[in-house]
Amino acid sequence: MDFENAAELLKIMGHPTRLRILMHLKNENKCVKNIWESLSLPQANVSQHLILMKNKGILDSERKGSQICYFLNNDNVMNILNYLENSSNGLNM
Amino acid sequence: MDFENAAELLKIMGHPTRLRILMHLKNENKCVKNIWESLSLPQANVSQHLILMKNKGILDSERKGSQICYFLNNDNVMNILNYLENSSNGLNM
DNA sequence: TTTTTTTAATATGGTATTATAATATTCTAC
DNA sequence: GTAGAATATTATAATACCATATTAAAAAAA
Repeated sequence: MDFENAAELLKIMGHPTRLRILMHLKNENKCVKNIWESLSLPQANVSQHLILMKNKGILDSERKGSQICYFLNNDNVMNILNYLENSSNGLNM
Repeated sequence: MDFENAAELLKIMGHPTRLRILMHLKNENKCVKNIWESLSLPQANVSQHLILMKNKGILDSERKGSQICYFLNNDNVMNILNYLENSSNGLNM
């Protein structure tokens, strides 16, 4: 059992902005602009979080012309997100 | 959907020591001494984490003579711990 | 009952990490 | 080259973490 890894993953998810981004990415790829516009967040701040999560192996990205699209790349994160969404009170924990 | 609360909860779980403590408490009440001895951690450090989690409503405690026993008091945390334990690779995320 | 021992909580301070905002740089398409 | 978009860098502030020492509370022993 690797507590270090599991904890790191939970910690990354444990930030309101990152959690919102992850939920936004849960079901489909999104480009950076779409993310910060949808969530009404500063572009630079969103980029910082995206890069952090990419470096940690939770997200991956691909270029689509001038834009860069991110997508979820970790099953454990996906499963926990699904749990949060479906938990009895729907993320109202 | 309350991202703030969910993120706070994940953040609390997202610390190696706290995650170890939570796993240790998952199935049964444990007193403080048992926790720090079992996990080979300094008493004060364990107390700090226990109180933090109690203040956040994840744990509760009761006195048993000279000892104080803590127990899990949050279903969402319990469910996530169970997921971590049972995930395909058993916490090896 | 007073003293001693055991157990847990707290207070403090130093270090490290993280968050945020602002700015600058790189990259792509036109 | 210029415009638009994404990323990187920097500086500052805020938090988190842990170790040490101290205090508090209860139990056991004298």
